[in-house]
Amino acid sequence: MLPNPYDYIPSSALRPISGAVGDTVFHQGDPTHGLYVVQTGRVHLERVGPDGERFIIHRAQAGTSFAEASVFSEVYHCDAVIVEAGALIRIDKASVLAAFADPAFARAYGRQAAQQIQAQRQMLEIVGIRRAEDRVMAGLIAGLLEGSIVEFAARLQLSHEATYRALRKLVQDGRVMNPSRGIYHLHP
Amino acid sequence: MLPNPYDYIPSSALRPISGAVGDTVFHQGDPTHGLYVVQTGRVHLERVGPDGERFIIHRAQAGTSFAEASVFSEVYHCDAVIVEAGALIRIDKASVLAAFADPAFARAYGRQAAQQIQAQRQMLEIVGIRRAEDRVMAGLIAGLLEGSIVEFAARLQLSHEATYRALRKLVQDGRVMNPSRGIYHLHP
DNA sequence: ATCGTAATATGATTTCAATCATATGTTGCC
DNA sequence: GGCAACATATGATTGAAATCATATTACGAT
Repeated sequence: MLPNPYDYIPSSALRPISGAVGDTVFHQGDPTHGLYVVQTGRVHLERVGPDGERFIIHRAQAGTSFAEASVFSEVYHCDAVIVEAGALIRIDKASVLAAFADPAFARAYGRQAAQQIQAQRQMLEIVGIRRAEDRVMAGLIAGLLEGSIVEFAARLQLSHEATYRALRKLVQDGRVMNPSRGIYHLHP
Repeated sequence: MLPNPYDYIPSSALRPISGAVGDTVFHQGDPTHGLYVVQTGRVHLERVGPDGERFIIHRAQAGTSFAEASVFSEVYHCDAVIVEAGALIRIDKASVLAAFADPAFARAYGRQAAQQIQAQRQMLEIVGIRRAEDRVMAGLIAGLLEGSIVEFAARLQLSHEATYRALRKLVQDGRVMNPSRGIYHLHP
């Protein structure tokens, strides 16, 4: 694995946070303390609409961070709600800002951010493809099929049924290989 | 406007690039020279599938940069094709890497990257909403309606017809105001 | 003024993915 | 071995958005 930028942050700046399902880690408008790393569990970032409806901005999975932009902001712009209990770590915003003076941290951060932006752009292009068959093909080219077809379908924002059908069609048309049940890949 | 990180790069590292429609700025597999800023025109980043079909990874508009991750990579991972003639500037990868030693650049880069990641995450959540009405409402809450409805619809990955219909429905249900033709906004 | 172009708007039809239903294969567990 | 849970797979039905068609309105250019 590539260097994690947060390895360059002194451990004194890391605050373990615990919470139960439904707890709000921070509220929209709260002054920012820092960003968060999800070790286990899941957290939703939500914005509240004018009629009180909650709109999910982001679903943070275990192993990912969230609220990175809060480091550069005075207040949080959304609520963070725990939807699956687990362990979070908060990283002090002052420590992150200070760490940018360390070129090693800065480059590690830059690398990670640039790659994430690239990956997200690609995902936006992929989910923008209408036809299930084309979307699945694009997903295969992008290497998104690691693990089960169900996971792959979820990444593509397609039902798994539509994904199976598209895969079958691609195999019939000779564009995809299906050497055995559940295994699909492009021709070499 | 917030500080543009590339303002911290010495102008000696900026190379103007020109090209005609259809020209390829770089090819997949080429050694990386650096990242690019689109001043005018449009560039598509494309990956070639096994059957030769070209899959668009990203559409770079005027005023945006692309291939940022190439700074941390040895080779380009896609083709960059000019789809609308204009002016590009290439920023030397060595200069960008060197600039990370400047905390002011590093923080400006970090801020911009964090905000872009946040915005892209939000877009991924929004385009993942199936019902046109809900998607349009989410787009309004996110403040995506600046400019024409046609642009708004394109951002939401919806046909403009579906967008107009959803807006009408939201107005009928009293969730959105339509003070005059072409003007839609949330209640204050 | 009027011509052309683009945005706004809405109705009619078609398409295609979601959903529902169902069956089989696979895996881990007691 | 038998059972539960889940992945794989496919058929049938439904629903919602894309597409096609058509006006109207707005706006700039000539």
